[in-house]
Amino acid sequence: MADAQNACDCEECDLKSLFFSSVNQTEFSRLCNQKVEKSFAKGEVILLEKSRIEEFVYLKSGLVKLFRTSGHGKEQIITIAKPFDFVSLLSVFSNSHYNYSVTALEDSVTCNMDLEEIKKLTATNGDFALNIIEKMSSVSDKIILEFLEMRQKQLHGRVAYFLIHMSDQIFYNDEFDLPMSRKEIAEYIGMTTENVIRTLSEFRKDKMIKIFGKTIEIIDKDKLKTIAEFG
Amino acid sequence: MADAQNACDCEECDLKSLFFSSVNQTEFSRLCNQKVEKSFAKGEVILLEKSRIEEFVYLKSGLVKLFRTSGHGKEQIITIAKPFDFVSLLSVFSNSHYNYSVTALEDSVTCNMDLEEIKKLTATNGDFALNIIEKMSSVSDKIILEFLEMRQKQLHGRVAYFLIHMSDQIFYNDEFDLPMSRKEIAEYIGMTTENVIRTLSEFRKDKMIKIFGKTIEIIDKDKLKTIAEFG
DNA sequence: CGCGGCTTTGATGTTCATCAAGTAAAGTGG
DNA sequence: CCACTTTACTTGATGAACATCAAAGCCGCG
Repeated sequence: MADAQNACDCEECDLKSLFFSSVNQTEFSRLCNQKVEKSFAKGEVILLEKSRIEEFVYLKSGLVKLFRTSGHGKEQIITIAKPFDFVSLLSVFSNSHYNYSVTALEDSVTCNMDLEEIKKLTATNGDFALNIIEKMSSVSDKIILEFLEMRQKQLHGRVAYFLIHMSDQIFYNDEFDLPMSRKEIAEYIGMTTENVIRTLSEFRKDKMIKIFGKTIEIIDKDKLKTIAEFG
Repeated sequence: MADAQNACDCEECDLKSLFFSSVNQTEFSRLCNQKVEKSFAKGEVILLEKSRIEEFVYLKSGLVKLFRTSGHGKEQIITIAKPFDFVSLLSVFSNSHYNYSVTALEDSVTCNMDLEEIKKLTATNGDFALNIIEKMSSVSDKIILEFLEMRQKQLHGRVAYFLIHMSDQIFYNDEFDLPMSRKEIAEYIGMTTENVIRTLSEFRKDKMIKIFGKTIEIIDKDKLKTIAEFG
């Protein structure tokens, strides 16, 4: 992990229009000067479960997984987040310690701001607060909806749903490199590694996808979508 | 459903200290005068999925279930909420229409306020906004955690977890009347009705609980807790 | 180049949904 | 208030879906 303390280049950051449209120049400059950007290599831990929440962390580039370790030592992936999908949202305002860990699935860059500053800003700038609320609400909603969707599907449907999600929501491409192991896919969809592998192989045999190691190419998307919906 | 338009009795409402501690008297009076309290009998619909969000709804008394109807017509219960567990939280600020329905599991009373008013208040009063954020964050967190807990358990563990939850979080008593049918329990824990019934019967045979229709008495709570944790 | 983790496939048993059939309870109309 | 209908509840039998166990090949890394 390398610190990359920039001069105030926040003007061009997408974060500005997304979040700080309602923040005046004075406030904005202050945040901009005290923020720290951090780089993480694939696999590195960005936030650690049970550690103290002191920063407001935002994903600028890369891809991360949000997960927790259950009481019996098994990891459960909660969601995969891409830039501007608000990383440190969930517990930030209601807990003193993280309920979840975040690690980088691809090389990633975060923008870290002091949480107290953000809270102060929230308290003094209502429009900004409303911005945060809307974003939080939308992110939680998406996660809960995904859980519900997954819960009603069985193995094949879940794997298909996962592949469609990767293709349509993350990579915007029918061919992509899986950013995670088969085991992690299993932890994400709530099944076992072996059955994820088996299902992928079946999809390959049925000529819906091609597999080259971690590279997946979706050939028959319609069929896959049908399985994702009804499986 | 009967409207019970009160004079401004909000001063004694628990909601005030919980939510409106940061709101000044002028603002508070205005809200108080325009709010509407509504009563719902057990089984009545409080909020309907896909309908337009126009009010900020808060549960004052009673018990409700939050659920959605999946694409294939099956109901999935998201959570059971009791007073001050913020009913209309989830989609309120990020969507124009409800993603979920809410119905009364017991006779309930809600306090309904105009959503635009609340949004305005949020924008002009940062402390109030921070209050809302914290509450939302905590509610979402709880729901997500429960999903994760459930997902890693199998049938027996889920039923036990459900019973412990009812006893410890909702009724604060080892004997209670189930506020829902076996079918609804199944929709809540993501299993079939038949298997919920079978499991309850087994718990009865193993002398962990007594069952009289909808009345449940937990006899061996330790054993039940062990199953809830490890099942 | 050898070790550990990731991947794959097969065999086996457990868990669970589904189907079926019957009883009890609760609501409905005469 | 009683016959009737519907809905909720219950138990058993069966097969499908899935986890687990086992074994072997692969790959990356020290």
